[in-house]
Amino acid sequence: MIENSLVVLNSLSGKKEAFEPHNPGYVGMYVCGPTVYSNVHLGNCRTFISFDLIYRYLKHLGYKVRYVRNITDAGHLENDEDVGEDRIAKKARIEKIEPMEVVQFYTVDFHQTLEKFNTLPPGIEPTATGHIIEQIELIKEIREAGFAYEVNGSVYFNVLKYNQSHHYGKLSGRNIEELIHNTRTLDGQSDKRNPQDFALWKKAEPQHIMRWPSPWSDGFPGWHLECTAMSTKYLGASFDIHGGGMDLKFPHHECEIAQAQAIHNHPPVKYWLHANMLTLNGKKMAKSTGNNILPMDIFTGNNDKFKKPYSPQVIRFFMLQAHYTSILDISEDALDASEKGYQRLIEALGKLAKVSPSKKAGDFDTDQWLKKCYAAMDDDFNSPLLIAQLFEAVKFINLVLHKDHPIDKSQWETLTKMLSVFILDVLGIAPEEKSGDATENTLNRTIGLLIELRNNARTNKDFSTSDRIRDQLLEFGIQLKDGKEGTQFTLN
RNA sequence: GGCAUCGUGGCCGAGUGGCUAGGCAGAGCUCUGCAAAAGCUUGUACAGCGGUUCGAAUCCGCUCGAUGCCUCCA
Repeated sequence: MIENSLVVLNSLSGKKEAFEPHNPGYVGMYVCGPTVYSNVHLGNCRTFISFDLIYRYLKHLGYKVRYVRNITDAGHLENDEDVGEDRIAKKARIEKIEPMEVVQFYTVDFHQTLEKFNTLPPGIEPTATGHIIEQIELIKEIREAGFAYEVNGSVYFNVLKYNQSHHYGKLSGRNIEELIHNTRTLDGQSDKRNPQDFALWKKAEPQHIMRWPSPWSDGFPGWHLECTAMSTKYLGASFDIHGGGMDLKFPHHECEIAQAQAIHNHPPVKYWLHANMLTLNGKKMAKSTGNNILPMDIFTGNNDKFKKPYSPQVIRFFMLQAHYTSILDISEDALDASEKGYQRLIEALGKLAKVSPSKKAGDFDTDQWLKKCYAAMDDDFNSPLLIAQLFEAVKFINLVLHKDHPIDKSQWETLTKMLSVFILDVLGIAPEEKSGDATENTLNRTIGLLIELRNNARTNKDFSTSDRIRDQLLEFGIQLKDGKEGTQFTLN
């Protein structure tokens, strides 16, 4: 049994609730993963970084966490359930490649990007196409329960019927009358009995490549179904945490609840957690308006939004400086501030190692500090509050180092251990690894400066200085070569 | 238009009835050959208008604005 006072904001109730998993010591967590039809975008990354923080903290508390995050590689339609094209199939058509090539390409991109952000991989990362059989079985069960109907080889979930015995909309705070009132009429002829109904299985049009056999038709599963199929398979009919972006609340998560409830007659999830949106320069990110940026383009600086590149660690730190349930706006000023703060924090880690403890205790209550750190994270994973606490420790370390404030062994040991635990393990912020390019660039500029100083010395006939620069550099393995084009150097 | 969430000082961002959040930027000082780093001091903010209360950034109402969903998006 794990002792803690963790509370989480449950979207289902809109309130903070004490976190008590079904099985003491064990947590089942499902997070909606990406649809791999294009490069993962930055807002998407924020969601996964948020749940990475949650995953890391639960593990830190000692829970054995089974973390499942899916890859949507089929069934996610572009527009309305009935008339839209499958996103992956569309991309494949445009690029003139196989759908599974699209899937493979963007799955790799997704993994590479998240790895740069230092997110831990989930324990299980299932794909929709790998669970067609499970989804077909699920549809059968929903039909047997009487909540689905078949029309022309497609199967739809009967929302109106479901709503007679359950509340469709309880997660997103809607009611069916509102939904009916606000649903726009479909232009195309639909097989649905009601516009609110959603597809469980869609019959494939002749040109549709992504298709599987089923009792109803050659076709493909509905988007909402895959999450129910995979979460049920790996976490059971009743699990602890379901996460995703705020925008998935409706209809996606609402439909998941309906599907599972229809079969099992109990809610599938105890705690629904939703990560909030990321905006860019105060506006929502959208490819259509150009107010959009790819993670890789931030890392390289190859973009028209920011003047300079920012590292994945700085972006991660920036995101963790806001609470995951708040809207966060990314801008150059904000990133510059985070970059400096990040450096101050990381440098403190290294500084502490150089400090030697004295017998006298310094004016810093480590026990109290530790309590505040845990209190911050226990309050719905309040990483900005934790970071504020970490800076209190940074301030103390700087006082010890520069102002000769005392620090005793116990303080030193607690800070050394726990700072590293919170920064590296819980927040998942890694010290910057300098890329080869950056190192080389720095070296070039440094030697360039020495060459300039040497040439100045030669002009002033200060040959003892110029020779010293040349000979010392040679000793370090750097040979200067004077030529018509100026001075070049080689590294031996 | 409907529903939801939110609106905090120059920028970012915690805080939910009375008590310093924190980071970045700015100003002054200490240290320093100069600078950097570090430390100290400094800002008295809570969209607007009403209301509840002894007391509100924090609760209630309205207005305005932002974002999300309702129609593809985490």
